[in-house]
Amino acid sequence: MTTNRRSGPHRPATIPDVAREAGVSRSTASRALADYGSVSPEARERVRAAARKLGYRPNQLARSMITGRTHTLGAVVADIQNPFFAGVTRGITDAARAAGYQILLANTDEDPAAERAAVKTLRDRHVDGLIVSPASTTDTAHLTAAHTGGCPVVLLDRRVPHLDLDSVTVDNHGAAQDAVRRLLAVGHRRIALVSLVGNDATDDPVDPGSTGLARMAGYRAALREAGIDDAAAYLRTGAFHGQDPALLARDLLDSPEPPTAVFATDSLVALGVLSAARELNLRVPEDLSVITFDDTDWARAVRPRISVVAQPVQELGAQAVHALIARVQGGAHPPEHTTLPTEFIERESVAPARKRP
Amino acid sequence: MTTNRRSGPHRPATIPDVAREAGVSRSTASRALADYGSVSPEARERVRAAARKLGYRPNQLARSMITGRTHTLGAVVADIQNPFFAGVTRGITDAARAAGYQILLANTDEDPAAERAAVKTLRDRHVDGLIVSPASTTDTAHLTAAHTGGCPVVLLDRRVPHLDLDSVTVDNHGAAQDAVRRLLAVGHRRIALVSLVGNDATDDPVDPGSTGLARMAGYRAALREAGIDDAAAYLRTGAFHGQDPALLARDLLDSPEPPTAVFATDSLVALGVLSAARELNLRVPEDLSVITFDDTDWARAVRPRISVVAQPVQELGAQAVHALIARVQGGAHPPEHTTLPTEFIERESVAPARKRP
DNA sequence: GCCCGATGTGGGAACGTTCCCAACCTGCTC
DNA sequence: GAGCAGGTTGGGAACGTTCCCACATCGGGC
Repeated sequence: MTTNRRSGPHRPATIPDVAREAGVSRSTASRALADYGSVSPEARERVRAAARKLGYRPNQLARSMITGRTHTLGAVVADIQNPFFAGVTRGITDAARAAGYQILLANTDEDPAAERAAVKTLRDRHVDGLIVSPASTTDTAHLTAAHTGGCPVVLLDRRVPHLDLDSVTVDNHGAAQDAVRRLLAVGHRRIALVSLVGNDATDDPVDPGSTGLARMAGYRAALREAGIDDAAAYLRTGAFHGQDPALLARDLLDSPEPPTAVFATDSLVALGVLSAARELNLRVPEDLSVITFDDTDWARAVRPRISVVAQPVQELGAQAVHALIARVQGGAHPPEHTTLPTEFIERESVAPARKRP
Repeated sequence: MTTNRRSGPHRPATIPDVAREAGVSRSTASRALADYGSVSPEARERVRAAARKLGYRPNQLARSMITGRTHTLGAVVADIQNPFFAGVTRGITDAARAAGYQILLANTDEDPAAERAAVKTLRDRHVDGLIVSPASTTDTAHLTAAHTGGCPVVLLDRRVPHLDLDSVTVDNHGAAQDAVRRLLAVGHRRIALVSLVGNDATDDPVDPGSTGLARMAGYRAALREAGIDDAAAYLRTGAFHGQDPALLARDLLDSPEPPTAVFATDSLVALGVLSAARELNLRVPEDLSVITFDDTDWARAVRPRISVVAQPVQELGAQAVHALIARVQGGAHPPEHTTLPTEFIERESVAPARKRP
């Protein structure tokens, strides 16, 4: 087995090979295959036949060296194992493939240092653009550097203030407000919001990130509308990273004046709430109404089925891809901020509030 | 005034630039940076200083053209949204990054045609190797073609008979046998296995694939050991694709002589079983014991918490990466078949069998 | 008859790197 | 003092493609 691929029996055919076979020059063969410039019909046909015969596959590396385009996008997400990002990643790969792009995947685990490293490596690989769900709202110099350095960046799920990059997010404020309004509409007054900390692991342990902030703001807005001013009374965010949401929820539900309804900002938190409720022998929805963000598999299989704010996860990824490709191919238009609507899916986890015994 | 015609404001520095700055030739600069051949200490230091000053980043594309290595691996998985593959993908990216490789991700949705297309595209991108969870046990010509064509392939999670490729799988037979033994040990005799169809969307709608087959075999083996010969009585596999596991389970649990225990081959099936049980007012574990494959987030949050056969999902991905890199860098050793152990996690969803009223 | 544009064609350069090889110094031995 | 080994250096080629440009041919309009 020779390691030299020049003399190998199955050396992949190149343009010179095809040109020789077709009896034309490299230039003509290249034009015929890439379908540009002007080539006579006969020459084009001969080249195509030769390429077919030799099983010619263009070398994308060489092509990329000339054109400066790799048709590859980098996706830098926080955690693929999180169902939300799994769905987003699915949307990204599907949309990219449909548009003729491939995806280089990187996981940051919410670590800004890992994110910087990933962005660096992906840029070294000459990706045409980057989709990033930024781990930090402050440590973003590498993102602007990439963007101004010719590698467009689209922000996914999370917005960074004062950063002039395209972004694709969900209407977190509106979705939270709507969900809390529904709880208010059936008579709840003591409504809790339970959340883990946000998307920032290092800078500030309690920084809720743009997503968490927007959801809290929507929650507060709905309460204010209803004349409830003390919005902080039932607001619980994980004080430190890795905190067990079940403990957080237990603490809340076991208080002297417990909430009659809980709004969970993600599915993991919701599991904690349900777990705590069972432990305290609280029935859902009779004793406790529950709404959560994210329509996971178990939310529609558990009894009672959980009412949720469904995010268009795949669409989120797809829109990010489209925005990025537009930026890659096209021009310098002002940054666009796309906000996708959420959908409230009503199930059986919400009941009218009732007097406590 | 630069001599280069493309004097953009931020043209990335190249080796000639560094060499000029350091007052040496391209060759010396290249040797100093790549740390091979022989370079005088002074020259090496001058080159390094120049590279630092100019912010030199080697062009991986050009490097790959020469070396024939891209330090990129292709991962072709069935469905990233499936928690199992999400975990596997996580393991793959982590292990790859640690070894200095990047991951090009492709989703097949269990479609052999999509898998063929993905393999073709990734090979065109000159990945150094491929990790594939094959959608079909018969349509595998593209995999052997890739392997013999110099692009090593490692099979993930699923084995293909008579295919001499490295594989990394889980001990499905042993895991299933162990789980069923545990049910037998506490007195159950009417034990059901509920499964969706396997990993093949086109060839044969009821082909359970290697994974499913092994699990069924383990189930049968355990029953035989216990002297139960009619192993088919409580074996339920989804007859066609997309079948609702809850319906399948309902059908089973509502029969005249229903099982007292159910073994679900994946977490989605388990949700269906739990859903059906609630619908029929069967309590878990008093009326029905449940064990499932895959330790998902909800399995440890739901009440009762579900006993599971946990697969080492991340380890599975990591091992595949290591096997592939060994194949890429090293030599032609005979194909290795790695089988990883599973772990039974005992929770509260299994109770001793009792007489039916 | 001559210019001109349109059309087809081929040669050369370029992209940025690695690798091979010849040439050059040293300093040492015989 | 010639030869030789070992370290150091630079020039050239190569990887496979695209792109620029020069050239050749041909018909038509003046």
